Amino acid sequence: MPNKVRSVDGRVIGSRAQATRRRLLDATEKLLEEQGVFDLRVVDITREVGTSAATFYQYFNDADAAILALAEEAVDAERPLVDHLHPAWTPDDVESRAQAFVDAYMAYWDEHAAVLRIRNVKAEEGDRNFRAVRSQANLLVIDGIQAMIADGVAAGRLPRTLDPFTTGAALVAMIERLLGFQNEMSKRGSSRDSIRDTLVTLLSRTIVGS
Amino acid sequence: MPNKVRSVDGRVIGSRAQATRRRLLDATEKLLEEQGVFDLRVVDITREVGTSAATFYQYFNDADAAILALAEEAVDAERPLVDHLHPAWTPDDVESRAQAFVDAYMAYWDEHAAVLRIRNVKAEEGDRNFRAVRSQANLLVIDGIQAMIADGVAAGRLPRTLDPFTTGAALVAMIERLLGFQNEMSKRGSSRDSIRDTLVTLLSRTIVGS
DNA sequence: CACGAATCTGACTGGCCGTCAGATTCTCCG
DNA sequence: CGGAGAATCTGACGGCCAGTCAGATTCGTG
Repeated sequence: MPNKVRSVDGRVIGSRAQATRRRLLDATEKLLEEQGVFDLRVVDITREVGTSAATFYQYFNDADAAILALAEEAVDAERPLVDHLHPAWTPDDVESRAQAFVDAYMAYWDEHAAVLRIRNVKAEEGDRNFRAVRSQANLLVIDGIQAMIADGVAAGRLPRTLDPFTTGAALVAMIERLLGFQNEMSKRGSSRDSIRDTLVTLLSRTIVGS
Repeated sequence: MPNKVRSVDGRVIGSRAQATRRRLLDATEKLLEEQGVFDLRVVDITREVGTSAATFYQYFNDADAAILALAEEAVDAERPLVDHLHPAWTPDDVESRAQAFVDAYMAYWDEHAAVLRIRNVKAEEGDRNFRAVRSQANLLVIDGIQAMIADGVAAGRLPRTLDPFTTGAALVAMIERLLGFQNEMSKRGSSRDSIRDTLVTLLSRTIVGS
């Protein structure tokens, strides 16, 4: 099912090599979490794994390529989130459904924050590959929300000025970005729960109309 | 009024030096816009200005320090935005007021996108200084919105589950992040105008209640 | 166990960072 | 106008990391 994993020179790689590649990816993610992108050194990654830099370059053209691979893996992890989204949300159960979705999203973000953050900057700075992965990931969720908004607009519950696609993007943007604010906000008395509740309320109100 | 500008060794600097420092900052911003953070080299900055790397290090400890200085300048540019925000928005004029605010915000973001983007990543990766500037900037706007929300909650127009501060943060997050999506979204038929209108609608509905 | 294929690595070149001692330019007094 | 001293700039260097390549090591298989 998955395209065979290949080394830089295009060769399909065996199991020993796969394991090495995997360890390099894991080390990359670990270092990204611990120190951020700006201090990421290929030498550090290989030191972590106990191998040489030359080995790294056998599997990735550069550090970016490894990060991109991680970002691609993160897309798969995002897929289950979409199951929460479908036009069947009703005024009666919005709150609980929205809550389930927000919780799942927060968990997903917690899990992959480091990689997702970098994916987003690289995308915004114009890197084609990172743009592609980001679009792919975001569209999964945006499309789900879009359908619900379109439904609400068609039913007259929501104003026509609410463009479904853009609104979907706006909500995703809000959730994504707000999670990045968490640490700073807690200093101002905005707990994680309050963030959760606020997101749920805003989402509910926007999707089913209030 | 402004703290005297100083060189790295703490000396207050004269006008020739000030001019040099300014040129270094301008070059830094230009390169950030053209190539992004990851390709920013101190050597390139100084080449751009036609001076030597050693000169750069007389005014900044490293490239980050220059970016931080730019981020601090951007805070001042954000200040006027706050004038748009005050509890006097009424159901009659929300739309137009929200629109004026969103337009101003979009213009501000267009102007400083490169620097703001980097400020945000560095803040999220835990850099104390960048966190401080970002908080400072965001709180300006968040506080403005917070007051309006609190007003709405007190008047019973808005549900109590809407925490004013967190909601303010959520709205700012949404606006900020969505602007970063612009390029990609346009491929899916979401024009700049549609983004503008959607933001205005969401903002209006959230702030005055619908 | 031997041999070809797969995988790994030592060693090297080139480039950028950050520093420091000394060169250059400015200021201002006599 | 001349020159001393302060302010500002820079050439040159050591150290570290990116990325490459030829050759060493390990694996799988008959």
